[in-house]
Amino acid sequence: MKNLNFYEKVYQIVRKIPYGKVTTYGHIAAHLGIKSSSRMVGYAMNSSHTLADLPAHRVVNRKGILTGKFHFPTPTLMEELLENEGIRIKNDKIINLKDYLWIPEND
DNA sequence: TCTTTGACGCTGA
DNA sequence: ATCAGCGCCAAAG
Repeated sequence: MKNLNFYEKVYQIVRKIPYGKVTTYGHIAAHLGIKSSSRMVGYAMNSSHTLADLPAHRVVNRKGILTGKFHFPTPTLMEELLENEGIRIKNDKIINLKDYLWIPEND
């Protein structure tokens, strides 16, 4: 977990997000030791569109807003996927984010 | 090689 | 509580 590229690190963590849970760019960034550069996490996600097994819909910003919804095939797909996992969405925002929030951990 | 661009987050007003 | 501004650093043009 060290020789991996920046992108790969991000992807690896995103893949670890359990079903029905979400995490934030900030938490991922913090886990990577680049807390100040949470933007890089999102930027890396942009290149992740090629990875079909990457649950990008489980990654939201600090406020729990679905900022990346417009990057999906359809703007509504993201919230649909989240709702499908039992997560309630209101105005492109996750209700009770803290309740669904999942924080990356070291295995 | 230099410049622009972001799926963000924090601080100060 | 809300709003504007700054920082952060990799990738694409």
